[in-house]
Amino acid sequence: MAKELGLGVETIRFYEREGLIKQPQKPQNGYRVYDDSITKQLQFICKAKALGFTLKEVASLMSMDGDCAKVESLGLQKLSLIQSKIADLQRLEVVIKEMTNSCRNNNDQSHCPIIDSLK
Amino acid sequence: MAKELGLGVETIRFYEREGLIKQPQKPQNGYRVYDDSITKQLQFICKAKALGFTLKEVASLMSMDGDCAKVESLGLQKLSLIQSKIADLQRLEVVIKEMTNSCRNNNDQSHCPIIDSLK
DNA sequence: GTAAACTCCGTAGATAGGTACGGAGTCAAT
DNA sequence: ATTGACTCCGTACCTATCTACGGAGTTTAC
Repeated sequence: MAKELGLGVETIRFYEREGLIKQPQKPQNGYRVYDDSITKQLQFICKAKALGFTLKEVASLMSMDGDCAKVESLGLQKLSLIQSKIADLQRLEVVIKEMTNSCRNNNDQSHCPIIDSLK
Repeated sequence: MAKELGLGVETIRFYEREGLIKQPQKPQNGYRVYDDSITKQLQFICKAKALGFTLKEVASLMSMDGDCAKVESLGLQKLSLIQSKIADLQRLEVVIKEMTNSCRNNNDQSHCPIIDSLK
């Protein structure tokens, strides 16, 4: 089951402890047996995680099933977070590009404009 | 000193423990006294951190003083990391935008296209 | 029938970057 | 001289998301 989803066994146990999925029924030998509904929950978690939702948010999403407005608002919130992260990183990109450029044009290898600009 | 830089006292002690700055001289009373060189190191750390370097990388940068080529290569590495993060986030942005749009156009509030698409 | 490979459980450790606590000493002001 | 605010130190704790360990039971393959 773990392999099927590309997760470690420990990871699934962890999700279980965190209440993201319910403990599956365990027959006489004590081993977990996963039914379809848990498999689907795990797939849901994987997909939501890939979209950048935290595990807590995933739990929220799962509990919001049936309230589209709430889900939308969480989505919009995540969207604006993503957009501001993008903006931050783009600003950073410019600065670092400039700095490495000034390194490239530097003749004196023993004296670095990046280090200088940080001082 | 901490306030001057917008850092907590504990944070500075933490940097000291991590070897980012050297322990300042302590006179008879045991209190740290920060000279100019440590102040500058701390400013260096703050600026580098703001550019997205990790503390380990900051330590590297400080030890690379005098080798511009190495610094440049660390900068380029950071640059490509930033660029790939931007690309990832932009892909995510598109997906989440689509999802929230489909929510907005959804009439049945009790049935959410986002949840559906994650299932 | 036995050895390898798997699962169980609870707990501890890793990562990064701090933050908080508690008891003791110290400094500045009144 | 006492109060309040500050520092010292070591250690533990925090967030988030796992990952690893150890000892025991189980299942499977030969």
